[in-house]
Order: sequence, then C-alpha cells, then structure tokens
Amino acid sequence: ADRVFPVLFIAAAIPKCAGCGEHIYDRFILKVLDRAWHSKCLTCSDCMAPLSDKCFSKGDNVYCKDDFFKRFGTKCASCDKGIPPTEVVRRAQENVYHLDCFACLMCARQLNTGDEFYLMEDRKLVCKTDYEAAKAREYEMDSSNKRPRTTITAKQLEALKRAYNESNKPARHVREQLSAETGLDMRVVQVWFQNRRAKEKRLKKDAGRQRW
Amino acid sequence: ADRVFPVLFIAAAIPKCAGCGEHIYDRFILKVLDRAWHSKCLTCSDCMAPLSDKCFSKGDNVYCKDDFFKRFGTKCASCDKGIPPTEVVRRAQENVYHLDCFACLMCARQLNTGDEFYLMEDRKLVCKTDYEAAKAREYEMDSSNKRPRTTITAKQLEALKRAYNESNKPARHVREQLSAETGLDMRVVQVWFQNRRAKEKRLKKDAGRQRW
DNA sequence: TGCTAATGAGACGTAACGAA
DNA sequence: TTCGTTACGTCTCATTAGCA
Repeated sequence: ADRVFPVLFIAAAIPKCAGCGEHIYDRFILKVLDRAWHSKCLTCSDCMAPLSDKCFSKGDNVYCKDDFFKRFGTKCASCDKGIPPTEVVRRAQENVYHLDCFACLMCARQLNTGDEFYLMEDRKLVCKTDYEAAKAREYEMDSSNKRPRTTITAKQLEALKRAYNESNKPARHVREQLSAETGLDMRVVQVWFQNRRAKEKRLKKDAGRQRW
Repeated sequence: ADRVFPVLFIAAAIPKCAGCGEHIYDRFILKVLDRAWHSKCLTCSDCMAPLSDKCFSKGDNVYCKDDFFKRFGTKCASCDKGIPPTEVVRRAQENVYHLDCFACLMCARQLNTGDEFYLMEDRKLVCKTDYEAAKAREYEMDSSNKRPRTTITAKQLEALKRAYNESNKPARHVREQLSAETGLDMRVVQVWFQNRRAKEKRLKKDAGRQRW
C-alpha cells in the first residue's frame, strides 16, 4: 500500500559567493571567514592560486600560505619583507634574513656559512673585510689629522734650559748647535724658546698680581 | 561535504602608500622602511627606476642598488663618488678607485698593472715619471726661487757700524777691506750700506714729523 | 687635568731686488 | 746711486690640542 509521507519544506537562502557574488549551486561550498565561496572563487589574493586546502586571511583578503607569510610573516631584518615559513633563511642573533638578503651592505656579496661578518645596529650586515677596512680608514683619518706633538726628553730639556740661562733669545747659530746636540728640529727648538719666554712672562705677571 | 578551513584572523588597516599617500588596494604591496608602497610608487630617488626587486634605503629615501652605492658605497679615493660593488676597481693600500680614476693626476694616463706610481697624501695617484719630475722641480724652486737672506751676525754688524760712522758712503777699497774682515760678500756689504742710509733718512723724516 | 707643544695672526726689522 | 717694494726671519700674543 502506498504511503503518504508528510513533507516538511524549509525555506532556506541559497548562499551567495563572497568572491563573485553569485549564488552557489555547487555540491561543495567552501566556508571561510563565515562566508561561503565557490571553490573556483576562493583564490589567493596575491597569486590567484586556488585555495583548496588551507587558507590564510587578513581583513577581507585570503591568501595562500606563501603569500600570507610574504606579507605578514616574520620580517627579514634586512629588506623588511615577510618571509614564508617554508623558505630557507639565515639568522644572525635574533634576526632572520632572506638568503639573498644575508649579504654585506657594502660589497653586496652574499655571506656564506663560515664567513665572518659584523651585525650592525640597524640589523644589516657587513662582511669582515669591509668592516675592518672602514674601521681602519676611520682610524687613519683620526690619527693622521692629529697634530703631531714632540715629546721632549729630560736630557733634551736640560740642554735647552742650560742654553736658556745663557740667553733667552739665542742667535740662529746657537739654535743650530742646540738642534744638533739634542736631535730636535730647528723649528721645535725655536718654538720651545718662544713658549718658554711666554711662560716666564706669565709667571712674572702672576707673581705681581699676588703681591697686590 | 563542506570543509572547515583553519583561518588566522589578523586585524589590520588597509595600508597607505608612503609614496603617494593613497590607500593600496594592489595585489602586491611593497614594504620598505616599515612603510608600504604601491609598486609604481617605489622608485629610486635618483634614477626613478622602479624598485621591484631589492632596494636600499638611507634616511627616508630609497634607491636602486647602483645609485645607493654611488651615493653611499665605498668612496673612490680619487673622485670621492661611491662605487657600486659590482664594478671592477683598482686598489692602492686601503684605497679603492674606479678603473678610470686609477690614473696619474698630472698626465691623466691610466695606470696599468706593473706601472710604478706614488700614492699622495690626498690618496690621489701620480705616475713615477711625473712625481719625480715634480719633485726635482720643487727642489729647484726651493733652492733657486727662494730669495736667500744673509744673516748678519753681531760681530759683523759691529764692524759695519764702525765703518759707517767713519763714512756712510765708503770707497770701494774700504768695502773690500770690510768684506775681507767680515767674510761677507762684497755685494752684501754694498747693499747693507744702501739700506742703512735709507734707514737713517727714514728715521730723520719720522723724527721731523714727530716734532711737528 | 695641567703643562706645554703647536698653530695662526699680526708686527717689525731689514736683506734683497728692480727700475729709474 | 736712490727709491719703492718684496719677502725672509723672527718675535709676541692668543689659542688649540696632545700626553703623562
């Protein structure tokens, strides 16, 4: 005997795809971000590859794993772009670098395992050679721009003082003699006498003041 | 059957381009200096070439590799402009030179391997020939162009003064006698008397003025 | 930090030079 | 020769800067 079955009709909206906006009549409906998608519409916002397996989203966009991390993953300490977690990287202290970015800032040569290098304050890298060359150049600058100062030894000083007692303004030939005796340059001897006279004058003035 | 996708929600504002200031809706967002750029807005500050691959920054500016190193790379010791790391260079001590700049400062000839040259204090280069020619010329100058000045000693001065008191225009034989006595050249003795007479005249004039 | 070597500007005296 | 000028050698004064 035939049976009559009661039938319950339930009105339900046919879902619309968050990608193309059309209704979805497919058997498989993908759901991400509480929204439905045609499987052909759920593609990475960056590379447009279909996202059949896993997807990552940010705001209203969805991404494949690689592109998501490229945008939002750990930042390369040199170029500051995201690094997909699958990518081979190099590290220096806590910093992570793209393989290509793990290179000397100055000569741009890539740094290989075993290479020695310096990690700069801005987290960029400089190879040992360049760093030390730069350092040396800096030092060179510092020390070559420095005014040379003769150190007059006790012995030399004695000879100069003795001569000074004879005369505080010795004639040229005396200075020549003194220069030969001490090994000091003529100019150095001359300047010594100048400074010495200035000192004596200064001392006299100061003494005068004290008596006042 | 429906699938549930693991989804990472990260709230983030739609980035604004650091170049033009507009929002970026592009598929590709470039990030440099912690700031986002339209790919068309990220161009080298110097040559305006698009920086799609790698870029170098300094302060708020971004540069392509070549221009970055032109500005900030190792400086050519001669022209003082930066050298892109890919460029072939020559070296002298710690100094690096553009191939074209590795040339004699004086004759401008490029220096080749094996050529002898001098590295000057300002890190510029002079070929051996020119350097030694210049050196010789300098020596020549120093010893011939420099006006020699006789230093007349106290003793000699005394003899001259004594003679001057006898006569301020001594006859030739008197000058000869003086020259022999002092060891000074005849010409020197003659000039001394000339200058002495000039001085006396000058003093008289000045004294006259003072009395007025 | 103090002493003092070195530098630089400015002045002076005068040896040397060149032209008239 | 004289006259005007140039430039060498030295000094002072005020400062700067290197080293024990």
